Amino acid sequence: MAETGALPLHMQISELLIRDIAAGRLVDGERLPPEREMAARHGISIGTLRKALAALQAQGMLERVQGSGNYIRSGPDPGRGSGAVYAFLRLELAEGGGLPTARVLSVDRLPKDPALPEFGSDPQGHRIRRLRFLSGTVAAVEEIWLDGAQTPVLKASDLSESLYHFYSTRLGLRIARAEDRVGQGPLPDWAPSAFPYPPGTALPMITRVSHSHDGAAVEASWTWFDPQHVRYTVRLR
Amino acid sequence: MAETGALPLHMQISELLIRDIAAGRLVDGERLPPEREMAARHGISIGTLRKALAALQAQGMLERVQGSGNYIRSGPDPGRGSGAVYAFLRLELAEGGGLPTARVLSVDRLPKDPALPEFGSDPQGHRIRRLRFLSGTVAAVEEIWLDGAQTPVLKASDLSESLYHFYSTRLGLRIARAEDRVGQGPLPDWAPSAFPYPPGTALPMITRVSHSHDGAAVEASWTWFDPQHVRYTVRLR
DNA sequence: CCGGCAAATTGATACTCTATTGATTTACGA
DNA sequence: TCGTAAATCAATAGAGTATCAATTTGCCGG
Repeated sequence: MAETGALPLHMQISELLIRDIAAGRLVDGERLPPEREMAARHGISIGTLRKALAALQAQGMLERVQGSGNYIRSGPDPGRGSGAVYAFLRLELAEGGGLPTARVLSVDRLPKDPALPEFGSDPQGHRIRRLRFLSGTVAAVEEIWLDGAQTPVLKASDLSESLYHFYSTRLGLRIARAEDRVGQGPLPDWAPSAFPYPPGTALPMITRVSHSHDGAAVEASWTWFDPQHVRYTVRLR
Repeated sequence: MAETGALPLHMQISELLIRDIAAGRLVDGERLPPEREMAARHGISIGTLRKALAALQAQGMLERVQGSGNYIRSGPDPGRGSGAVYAFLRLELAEGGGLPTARVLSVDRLPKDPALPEFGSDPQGHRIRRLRFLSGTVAAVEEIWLDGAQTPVLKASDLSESLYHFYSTRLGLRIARAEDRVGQGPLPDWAPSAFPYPPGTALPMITRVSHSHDGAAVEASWTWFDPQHVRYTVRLR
C-alpha cells in the first residue's frame, strides 16, 4: 500500500475513498467497515486513517457517528455531469429541454428586500441578479438572495453557472429542498435590454424559498421568464 | 473493490420494510404482525425492532396505534385528509392551501382541438369545462379533454369534484403521472363572467398531459388561473 | 345497548453489555 | 516540524432483556 515519496498516507487513503465514491463503488448511505479493520487492511495506524476520514467528513462525503460507524453521504454526486447540478431547475424551452447557462449582472450585499418571503437569520443578504439562458436563448431574469449569515463576502467572480453547486463546493451549503410558487408579476426595471420585454410587462413569475439539509431557509429568489419561449415544467407522479 | 460494513440491524429492518412498501408487498392500511412476532421472526430484540418501526413512523410510512398494532401509511402526504384525491392538484391560494371544489360548465363529446398536445387514440374526446374554486374563492378556468376511447359517454351529472377520482372509481382509469408546462396564455372567451378577468387577458396557463399507469397519454388539459389569488405550487426535493 | 373485564398490543423506561468513534498523549523517524 | 504509530480512556450507539403503563379490541352479562 505505502508508496515512498508519494503523498502522505492519510491523503492517499482519502483519495482512494473519494475515487470509490465517485466511481459508485461506495454509495450514499453505506457504512464503512470499522476503523480498526480498515486500518489493519491498509496496514496503517488508526490515527492516520482517522485523519483521512476527517478530510472526507470536511468535504461532506462522510458522516461519522460516534459509537455506530462511518456512513457515506455522497448527496449531490460531485463526479456527475450537469444533471445533478441543475436538479432544482424547472425551466425548459417550450419545445423541451435546453442547456442552462447564466450571466451574472450584479452581486451586492444589502439589507433584505421586505417583499421577500422570510428566510435566514441575517437582516442582510447577498443579492445576485442574473440573466438565464437555455441553449443560448434568453430565457429568464433572476434575482436571488442568499442569507448574509452563509458567508461574509460574495463576489461575482466567485460564482459558477450553477449557484447551488457553488454553494455546495465553496460554502459547504447543501440545498436539500425548495418551494416554488408560480404566479405572475411585472418585469422589474433593472431587467437588461437583452430580455425581450419592456419593464412592467406582466410575466410568469416564480417565487422560490430554498432550504438547507438541516431544514433552515437560506435563500429566496424571484424569477421572471419569457412565456413565448420558456415553460416551467413539472413531472408529477 | 471497496469494502463496506454492515448497517446496524435497526437500519436493515427499516430498509426491508421500506422496500416491501415500495414493491407493493405492503399496502396502505395493512397491519403488520405484532412486534413480539416480528422480532422473533427476524431474530432480533423488540427494542431493536421498535427502533426500526420508529424510523418508518418518522417518515410517515407507518401509523403506530397503542393497543392495536402498526399500520402501513404509504399514501400521499397524510396532512391532506382527502389528499389522495387531489394528489395532482398544484394550485393553492396565494397564502397557502385552499379546499378545492369545481363547478362543471359543460361536457361535450367533440373532435379533439388540434391545438392540444397529443394524447389518446380516438380522434374524438370528451371536453369538460369547469370553474375551479379554492375554499370558495374563484381560482381557475379549466378545459379538460379525456380521450374518447376511455368511455363512450360522459355526462356532467356523472362527474365528481375530483375528475381523477371519478376516472378511477367509475372508469377504472388510474392516472399514474402527469406533465405540467406553465406559461402564459389569453383567457378564452367562453370563460364565465364569475372569473374576474375579461377574455383575452394574458394569464398564467398550465398545459397538462396525463398518463394512465400503462403509460398511455389519456387526457390533456388547459388551465388558466388567477395570479392575484392563486399560485402554482411545487415542493422540490 | 352499555358497562365491565380480560386479552392483546404498543408506549415507556431501565439496566447491562459490546462495538465503535472521539479525544488525547507519547514516542519515533525523516 | 510533520507524519505516523501506538496506546489509553471517554462518550455514544446498538442490541438484548425485563418490567410496567396505557390503549384498543373483543367478549360476556345485565
